Amino acid sequence: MNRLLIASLNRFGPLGDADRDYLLMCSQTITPFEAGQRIFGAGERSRLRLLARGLAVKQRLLADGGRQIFGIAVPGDLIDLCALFVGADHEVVALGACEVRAMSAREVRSMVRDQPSLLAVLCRAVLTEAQTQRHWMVGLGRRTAPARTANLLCEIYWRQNTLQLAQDGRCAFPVVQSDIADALGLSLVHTHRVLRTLREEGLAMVRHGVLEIQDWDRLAALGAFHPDDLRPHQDLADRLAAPRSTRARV
Amino acid sequence: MNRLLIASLNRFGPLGDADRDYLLMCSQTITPFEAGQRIFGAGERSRLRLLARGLAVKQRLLADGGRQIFGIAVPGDLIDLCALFVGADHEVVALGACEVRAMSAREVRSMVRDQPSLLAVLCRAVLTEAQTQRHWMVGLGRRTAPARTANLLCEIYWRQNTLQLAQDGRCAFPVVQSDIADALGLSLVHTHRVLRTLREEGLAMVRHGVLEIQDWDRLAALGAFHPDDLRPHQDLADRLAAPRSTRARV
DNA sequence: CGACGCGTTGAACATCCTCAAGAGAGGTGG
DNA sequence: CCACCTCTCTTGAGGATGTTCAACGCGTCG
Repeated sequence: MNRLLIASLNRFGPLGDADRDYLLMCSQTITPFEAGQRIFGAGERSRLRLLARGLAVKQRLLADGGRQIFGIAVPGDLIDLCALFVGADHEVVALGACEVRAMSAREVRSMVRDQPSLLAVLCRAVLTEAQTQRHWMVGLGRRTAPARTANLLCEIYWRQNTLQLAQDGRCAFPVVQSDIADALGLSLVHTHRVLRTLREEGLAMVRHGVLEIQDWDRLAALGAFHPDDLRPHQDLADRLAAPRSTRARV
Repeated sequence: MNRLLIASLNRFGPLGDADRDYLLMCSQTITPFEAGQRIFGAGERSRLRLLARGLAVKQRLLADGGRQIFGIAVPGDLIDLCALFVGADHEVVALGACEVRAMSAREVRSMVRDQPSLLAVLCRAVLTEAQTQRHWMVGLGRRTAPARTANLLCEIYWRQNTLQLAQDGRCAFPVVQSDIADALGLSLVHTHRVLRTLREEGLAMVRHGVLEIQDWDRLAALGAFHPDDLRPHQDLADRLAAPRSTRARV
């Protein structure tokens, strides 16, 4: 069942029939991971791993014992694009229980070499990842802790809501507070205090691995959240053809 | 003279003769820019702009009047890769006097569509850019102001030194202090104080658009600078075939 | 039971920001 | 030539923001 991969790639630009046929012929292994397990490590080569279920973090461990999280993957995300041509420069770890589908490294190499239109789609996916990273850089560099936190919660909710993975203002977010801290560049204690404030103010809460949005409008305003910042890298024509609402239903 | 473009792309993986021939047939316009001029703005399409001379910043202006700088381009860098398939999400501004060489947007589209091996090289370039951004994210999220500053100065010097653009511990760095502040996510005043400290400690100084490194070892230690973090995205085989020293000569 | 992970809180402190103001260099116009 | 800008660098003072250290409660698990 490579249909999920096809649907995922299709977000970055419509695939042709030949591309779909090619993808359907590729192998697909399905691997489950438990919370905290490493899905792949630095240095590994791409197998076009697709997160089919669950959430995962892209992160790097630092020499001083610290950690920086570069992004959070939701179902449908390709998580090892950074390893397309060379070994990955960071690792990906499962947040909750995950399912990852992957092809073989050999097949990826063949695809990249022989299927230009698929290579172009992968290139768009990489560009999208780079764009999302720039979005995070703005948060790390230029926003206060409450704004950063609110923005992250909005991003998590928004992306899962797009995939019909949110209901009644709730979605999965199986993290501990130190995960949020390492994503936002904050200390654990301060992250806790910011989260408590958001909870007390009735904006949102994270508990038992569930994110619950209580006041989307105020949360999005606090975090200066604009969903356009993380839309896939599509042609302008595609965007105009498929307009979307700018506000999540909570 | 597309040789500079050929040399630039060649860093990401050896080009074949056909690729070189193709690039030599592409048009090449040469445009000078003065300090502060915008080289291209958000929304523009890629023309495979190559910074041939001078330095430039990739940046985004924020709604609150702030600014975040995502990276600094040195000669040989492709500066509009983010606009390969869709409009750019940020702008690039000349720091000092610059020279930019570019082909036409039409030619870029043709190249991306019809020259798979060149597309692969561009994809590697995009991956390199994403990797550098992650490196900056670590700085923004997990390093103190002095470490961030020292790391930036090391990066600027190292990259120009690689290109033989540094001499006697000096290289061009035509910025004002607020540029450094917006790159590091610091306030102008605090940036000034950090720079003063680095100067007083005899590590490095920035004056009149020139960066002067006085004690590379201590500066690199303070900034936890590792040149591997910003090496182009090459195959492991290439790396092993061309080992390099890990320390700049100052 | 004890160990461990996680959330929680308080207190003291370091870092960094904002505001305000002045110095110096360079440009422009009278 | 001087007055008057503007831009940048510079410094001080006060305060907001975020960190570190230390501790405790709670639930889970061996």
